[in-house]
Amino acid sequence: MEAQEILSQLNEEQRKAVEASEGPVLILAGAGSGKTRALVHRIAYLIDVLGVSPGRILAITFTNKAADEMRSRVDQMIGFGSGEIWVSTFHSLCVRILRRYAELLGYTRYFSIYDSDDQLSVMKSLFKQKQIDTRYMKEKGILARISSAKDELISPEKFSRIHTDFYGAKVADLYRSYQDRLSENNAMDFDDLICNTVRLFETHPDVLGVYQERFRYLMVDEYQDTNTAQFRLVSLLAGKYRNLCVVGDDDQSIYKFRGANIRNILSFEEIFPDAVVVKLERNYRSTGTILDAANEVIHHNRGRKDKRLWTKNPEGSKLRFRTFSNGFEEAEYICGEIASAVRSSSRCYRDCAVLYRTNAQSRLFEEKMIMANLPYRIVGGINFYSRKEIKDILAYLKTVDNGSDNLQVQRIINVPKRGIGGSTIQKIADFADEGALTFLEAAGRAADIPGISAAAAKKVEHFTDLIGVLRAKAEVGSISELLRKLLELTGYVEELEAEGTEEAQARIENINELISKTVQYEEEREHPTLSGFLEEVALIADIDTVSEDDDRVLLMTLHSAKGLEFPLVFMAGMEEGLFPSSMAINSDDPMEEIEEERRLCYVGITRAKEQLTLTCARERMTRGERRRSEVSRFIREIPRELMELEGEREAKAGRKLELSGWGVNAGMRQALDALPPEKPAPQAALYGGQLSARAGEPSSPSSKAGETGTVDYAEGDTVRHVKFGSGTVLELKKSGKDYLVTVDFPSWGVKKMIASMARLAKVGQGDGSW
DNA sequence: TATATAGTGTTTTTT
DNA sequence: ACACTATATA
Repeated sequence: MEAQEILSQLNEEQRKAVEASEGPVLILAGAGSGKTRALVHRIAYLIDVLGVSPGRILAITFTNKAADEMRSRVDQMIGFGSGEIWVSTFHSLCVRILRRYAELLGYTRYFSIYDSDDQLSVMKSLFKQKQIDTRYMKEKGILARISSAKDELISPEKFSRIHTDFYGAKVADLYRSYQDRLSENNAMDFDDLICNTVRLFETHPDVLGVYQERFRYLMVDEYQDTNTAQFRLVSLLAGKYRNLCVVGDDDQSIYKFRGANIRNILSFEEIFPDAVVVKLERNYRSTGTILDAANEVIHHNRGRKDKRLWTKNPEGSKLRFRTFSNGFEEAEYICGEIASAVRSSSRCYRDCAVLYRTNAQSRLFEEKMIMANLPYRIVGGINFYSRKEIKDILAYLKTVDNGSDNLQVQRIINVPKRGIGGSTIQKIADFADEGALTFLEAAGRAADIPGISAAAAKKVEHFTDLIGVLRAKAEVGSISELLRKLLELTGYVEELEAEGTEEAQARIENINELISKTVQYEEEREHPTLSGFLEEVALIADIDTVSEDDDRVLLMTLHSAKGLEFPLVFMAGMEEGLFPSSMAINSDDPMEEIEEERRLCYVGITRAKEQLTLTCARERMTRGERRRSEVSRFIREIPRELMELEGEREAKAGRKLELSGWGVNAGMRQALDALPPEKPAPQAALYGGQLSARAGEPSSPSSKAGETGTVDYAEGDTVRHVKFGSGTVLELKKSGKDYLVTVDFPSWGVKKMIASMARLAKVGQGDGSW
């Protein structure tokens, strides 16, 4: 592609960003300003115009999803060689480097990657070993301290030098022991991946040199969210040729809690005085109104780089703000709005996103989405890979791959139950410590361990034999074959089948899903390895698996929404104490933390392309108690004239206001009243969403409410619901064109639902005697 | 050793 | 509200 052709597709500022190919470049890219476009064109320009070999380019993104998108867009532009470009996240980049040079740091190439559950297990066992009273310190608290130390590249030794007080010394000691334990297990946690790569480069200049030569051109996206360790890594890599282009927006810095250092972006020009600075301030995403609101809110922050987004997009409709008496009604309203948007206009479910501050809020929405039969997907929260059954199976695979990983071996030695108890496990662990063996090696010699009965030793031997067989299988077979063998020999699935519960069935489906993931991995990789698969599993974020061609409403936290956009956005829970969180309000430095919350609010607002709805609940159940709260200060920071408040639209249309704000849910009733005849809704989730909420499957409506204004069941009948199973209809009440059905589900309690949305199937006639 | 039950304690955000 | 932990008991 010609230079002219590449540049002609860009605005003046974007063009500057593309043409400044050499030396340090800082691109301050406001929300929706086409920064990915600029980056993609920059890469195309480097390759096609300047003749840079694709393999010399490294682009670091925040998520795998962003990396995939960037790669495919470059592919579309230049049509070749994009596979050679390194586009990855910090973590996957580091793993790739570390696998090659792990030996230099005292690990093997099969090192495990520990997630937060694994970290917690290690810390718990250290607490036990050191007999630490959890009233004085908490495992998670210590892990947080260690994590922030690593973000700042502070080693255990340095930590103990800095913190000489009693508590600090205690943390330092735990930090040291924690690192030792991880080394023994040939394991690294997420933070280690970055730190160890920095350590590798700093202690092995020759290795650093290899990568400096290799990556002549570096680009870092979401630069405002890099921490000190990541900054150091980037500085080292760019140290020789200095072709470093960073893209970010200080207003979207929302990961301070994870060590993000906003100074990295604010002082880029001081560190690189010759930096070319480009500001992208034209927004291509949102309506004028949405942008005005965003600008006003963020303007309340101090100490930011001066900028103001503008757009040529139409003004669009006003923001909507609604309050409800509780979280249920809030969720009902949002579901109703989404249902009516999909039915009455040409919206798809995937045009809509519900954003909230905390994962806990997703529950309410999930329930209402199921009842309303809306296809949805919850991003984040309870991760697929953190489910018990998945963690168990993965622990087997990790044991096969890395026998030094004592944590995993101990997890599965008695799963499924083999009659090996805690005391036997402890004796093996002690024996391992004494003889400097791994736990698995010690288990292999169970018969020699004093205190272990012959019967117990026999059981342990069965386990170690099993691992041996699986190891042999791993040598010759594929990952999916290994997995099937594993399931066959352990009888894991059989045990679940024997349980016969719905829950066990869901677990089996999850395991099947895991099998397909291994198959999928093997198909898409040229050289699939067990380590590679396990690493992918560890580093894949939930958001990475969100697909564009999947027609569902997306539910996620504001943090997860960064980098995404939707025509219709709902921001729920706009309440003081929730957003901004009470943590921020009551912190030592409320000013600083509330500014971070405000940036989060800014991120949320700027996700919306056409319509933004903000909602709040006056009362909410949190941790088992009812709490009332005031409307969020962020609402008050949005100019009144940009918002349409409760009842205003109805007033204009000459409607009655009697329902506004109170009542069951005025919004939903309105939406329902305005609905055209129902169009068939896709099948809703079966087992709590994530995996099984499938859209687009042919629906088999068994009740035909709405269209005909009738339902084929009556009070007393038994009906079936997709999630709640069967229940008895207690009450059937006409409400407008629809019916309000009250059903008693034995295991879920009494639920009220809208007939046209709940799609209840009649399964039995009532005998009239209930 | 395995299971049932009472008691305990919950940082909001995540690679 | 909920999950996890320690304890008692079979």
